[in-house]
Amino acid sequence: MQEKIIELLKKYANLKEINLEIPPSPELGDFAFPCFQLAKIQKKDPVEISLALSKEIKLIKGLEKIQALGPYLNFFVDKSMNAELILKEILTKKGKYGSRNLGKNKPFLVEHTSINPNASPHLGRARNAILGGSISSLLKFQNYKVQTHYYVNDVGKQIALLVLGCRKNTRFNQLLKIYIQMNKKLEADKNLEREVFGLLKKFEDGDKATIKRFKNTVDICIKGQKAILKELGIEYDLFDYESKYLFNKQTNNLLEKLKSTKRLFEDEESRFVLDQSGFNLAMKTPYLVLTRSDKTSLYPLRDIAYTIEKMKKAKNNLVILGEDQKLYFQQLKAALSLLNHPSPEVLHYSFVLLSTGKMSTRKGNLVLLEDFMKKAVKKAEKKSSKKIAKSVAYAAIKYSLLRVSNDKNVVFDWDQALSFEGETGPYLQYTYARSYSILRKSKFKNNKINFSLLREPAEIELIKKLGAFSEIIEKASSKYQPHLLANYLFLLCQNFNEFYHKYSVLKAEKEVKEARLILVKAVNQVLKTGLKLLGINPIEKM
RNA sequence: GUCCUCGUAGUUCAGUCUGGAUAGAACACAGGUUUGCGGAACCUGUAACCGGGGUUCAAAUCCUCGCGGGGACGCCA
Repeated sequence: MQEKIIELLKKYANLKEINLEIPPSPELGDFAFPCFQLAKIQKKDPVEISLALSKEIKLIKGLEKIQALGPYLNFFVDKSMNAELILKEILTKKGKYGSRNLGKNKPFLVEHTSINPNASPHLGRARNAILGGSISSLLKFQNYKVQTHYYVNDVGKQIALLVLGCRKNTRFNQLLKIYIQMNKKLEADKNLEREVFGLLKKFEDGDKATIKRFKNTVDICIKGQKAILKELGIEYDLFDYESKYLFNKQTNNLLEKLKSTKRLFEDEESRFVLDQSGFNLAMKTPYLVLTRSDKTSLYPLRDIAYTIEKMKKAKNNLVILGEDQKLYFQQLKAALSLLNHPSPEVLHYSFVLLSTGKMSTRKGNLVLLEDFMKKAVKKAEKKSSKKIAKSVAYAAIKYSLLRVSNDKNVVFDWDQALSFEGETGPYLQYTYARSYSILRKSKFKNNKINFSLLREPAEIELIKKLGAFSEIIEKASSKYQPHLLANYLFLLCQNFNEFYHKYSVLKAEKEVKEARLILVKAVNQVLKTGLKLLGINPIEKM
């Protein structure tokens, strides 16, 4: 209908671009056209223009009324036709309703999470994984062939340090403590630093025993991280190991290629450095250091090699990184462009802050994802069965991180995060369960539905909301912003609960009951699809 | 110091990209919903655009200067 109105306006108003708005309240109609632009062009009062247009434009099928109100031209659509169109579409497309097939089966590579293999993930990292999980689902829903990658940083000083602190039988839950201890020691003891680099050099030179030690530690860590994230329903198609690019000599090849850009030079301390001036990088000197003095590689060099390979796998390529990587990513991009390679798209997210201040591993001021999960499950178990408790708890966790726009800090507060009331994941699940419960108690027959019986304001609002689903999904998936979907679903639930309290479905008069059942079914379907896209389990009883 | 980013009720967030009609919620607070399809719900109320300047018929939204939070700025990754 929206498209039809735009066509109509283009004809009458003689404009190429029509900016159709949705009025602030339903009494003002379903769509509105502000006449200010026209007023400027025609040099007339916008109020007059809107009045003139309201008389001039002839109604088309599906359009009930056109009304001028001040400088706005308001369009009222035929409610029952609208209801029929939207509800029928939902019930025929079912789980596919909302997808606009943006992907057309093209490949899409999403790299996310990529936590350093040094300890159990804290909430900041969880934000990456949860965002990544939802975005991947959204892209799949749009028919992209999505492949998720996890980049394992199994090379470098921090890993070497951890390896030194680990034994063969070290367990995953000891890693954090070890990591913190080793970092403290490092500050005090200069000899340890030498030892760390010595170990790293042995690793890079391919010493078999050392490689085995590294692998042992990294495996413990990745296994642990994987398990936690899997528990949350987040899984990966591929784990890419950074060390691969070291051992297959790609870093060496890369250095050779970079030499041809004439921007690679050896500095006074005999490190290889890439001159990136001209890329408008906000740093004192726009250099990217690629190796240490002993010519062992640094992270950026390996990352360039990895990214080049990654880009070959799919044209559509996204990486999710913390905001601390903003400048670094620009540097990576610059390096790639010097080599005439494309770069992935990037989504940066801001960090999770604690109400007591910043998260700091060393100060112990941090919340581990697994602790959060345990506490949430414990709380949920008080109200529901064990099986459901997990779903509810994880819904709360995911929603609390997904509801906030990615460029804002999430402020974490235990009370708020463990709340299952109000704007929370469990509220969404509860609403879904409620709608399901109505459907369970009724039988569907293939009767002819009289859609004009859905005429209460709450019903009309609900239908309108359902009709907006595809647009929300398109925005959320193309801008990589699941919070749009999260907020939408909450509003949809509010609408539904309002309807639920005001009107009875099962006890309504036969024809009304049938029409309302269709509405409930449609809400149930959209909620189910939407919740899954957020990575939240729709549960039928709770 | 330089650059990026955010600033909306007591608190936590939508809305900012693409400027339009009375800025929308949640939590907290105060009050209410007895025989109804699930009260993890619903209804009513109090309460907000960080400050100055600018652009515009119109600014929470765009520009600019402050102030405040977060992030970054050469052998960490």
